[in-house]
Amino acid sequence: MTEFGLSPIQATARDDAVLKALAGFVMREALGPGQRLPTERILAERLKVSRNTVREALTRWEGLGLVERRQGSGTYLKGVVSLDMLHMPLTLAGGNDFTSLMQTLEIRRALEAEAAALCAVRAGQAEIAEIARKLDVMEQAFHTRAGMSAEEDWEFHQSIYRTSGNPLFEQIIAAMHELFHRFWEHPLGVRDFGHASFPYHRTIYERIATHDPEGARAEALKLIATVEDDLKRGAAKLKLSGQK
Amino acid sequence: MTEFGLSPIQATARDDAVLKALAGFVMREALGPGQRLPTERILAERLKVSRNTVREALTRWEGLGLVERRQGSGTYLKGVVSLDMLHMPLTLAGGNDFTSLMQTLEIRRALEAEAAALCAVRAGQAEIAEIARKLDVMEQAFHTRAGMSAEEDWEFHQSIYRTSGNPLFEQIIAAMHELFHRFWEHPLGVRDFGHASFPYHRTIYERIATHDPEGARAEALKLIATVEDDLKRGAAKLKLSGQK
DNA sequence: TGCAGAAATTGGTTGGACCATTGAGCCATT
DNA sequence: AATGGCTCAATGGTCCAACCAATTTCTGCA
Repeated sequence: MTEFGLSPIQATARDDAVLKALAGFVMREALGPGQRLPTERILAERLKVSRNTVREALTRWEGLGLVERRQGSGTYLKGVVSLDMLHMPLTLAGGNDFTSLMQTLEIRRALEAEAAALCAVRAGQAEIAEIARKLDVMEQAFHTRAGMSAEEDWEFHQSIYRTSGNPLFEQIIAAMHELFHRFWEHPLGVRDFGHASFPYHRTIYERIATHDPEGARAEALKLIATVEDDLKRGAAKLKLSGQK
Repeated sequence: MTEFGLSPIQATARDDAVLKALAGFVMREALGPGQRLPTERILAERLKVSRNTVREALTRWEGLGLVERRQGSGTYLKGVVSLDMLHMPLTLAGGNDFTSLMQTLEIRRALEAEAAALCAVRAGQAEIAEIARKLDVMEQAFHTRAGMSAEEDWEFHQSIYRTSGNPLFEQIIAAMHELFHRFWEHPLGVRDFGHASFPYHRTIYERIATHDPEGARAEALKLIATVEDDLKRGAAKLKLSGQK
């Protein structure tokens, strides 16, 4: 085991200090996602702090999604950590009814359109190629698996958010996605949910590839509209069949 | 001390289970913000779990801002807790620079416009009157205190988000607001920050009052644009003056 | 009655122990 | 030599018992 560049910390505000020290360590060693941190026991020893304190600190990071712990293996970085990073916990009340689902879509409508527009402005050659790749994979999956391409669909969208240059889009829309899918198996019994949105993926891509922000925005809005329609249709069907 | 309605939990996934049990307890007892939770020792005893495990669970909640611990006093609820809540830590990398501020504004631009449009559609007489009241208070404060009306300004906007009929708008934009202001005392040294946005508050209100969603959206976009301009001007000034 | 000091309460930290999972190395069988 | 199973050390997860530090509550004296 190598010598870790860690020195003891002083009293009070232990776990916070532990995080600062750790963040500094991660930066100095230029550790990135996937790499392993020193073990809890080593951290405790080097920082002259009890292992419990180290654990509380790491628990915080785990809660922020910065770190992943694997019993028997170690603690691994999941994201980029830096001292001046800002964390803002967002708590959303989620219901599982039709109204809540529509509400997540209203947020997505706003963000998706903006992200697509920004993406069209900012995408370089490499980014456009990446989006095209994701689109191909999705269309492939859609055709071979008769429309079951939720996973690939989502990855396509994510590549757009990422290319928008603003990480908040991906984070917030991911939260909406999570809220939406938490109650969604075959949403409201509509089997071919999402089919109608399929063609718009390519049109969005085309507008982005030609750096047409308003066009991309318009296509994104159409896509969300089809999902909203599906949802409404499902709700109406449910109402007819007498289910709650 | 009263009998808490808590029963022991079973093995593995302890701290997660603790949080679930606690969330259930909070809901059953209808505890709200400001109220005190059982002490760690009592929780540990009732849940048949070590105090360390309870602490790790509470550390998670603390990280999410759901709970506040006060040494010697107790652990208090800071927000509303419910079982089906989604907790999403937003991470803004890069720190206190111009880019981060602009990123929060990009989100606000998307959401603010949509919220204003929805508000124009859905606002009833009572809601419109409430927004008018907030607008009056803000304008009053603006004139008497020479532009220092941040608080009243924010309340005006909040009344719009609320009237949009979708609570997610208020929650997410509040998070952006918080992120924005964490960097911001007199943002980038621009003293009259926000002055330019003043007239658009009234124009937004007018579009809402006349149920003109696209007009409201357009005015909201103009408002955000002035803030972005202020920010850019501040950044340019800073660059000139040689500060980092 | 009022207030200062003592005592109890409560979160924060420590150290040490043991459990459960993982992963690497070792060995026997094939 | 390759494969499969075994052992064992490393690592995170949990537990316990004690003590520290801040806060609150109680007590008793003035």
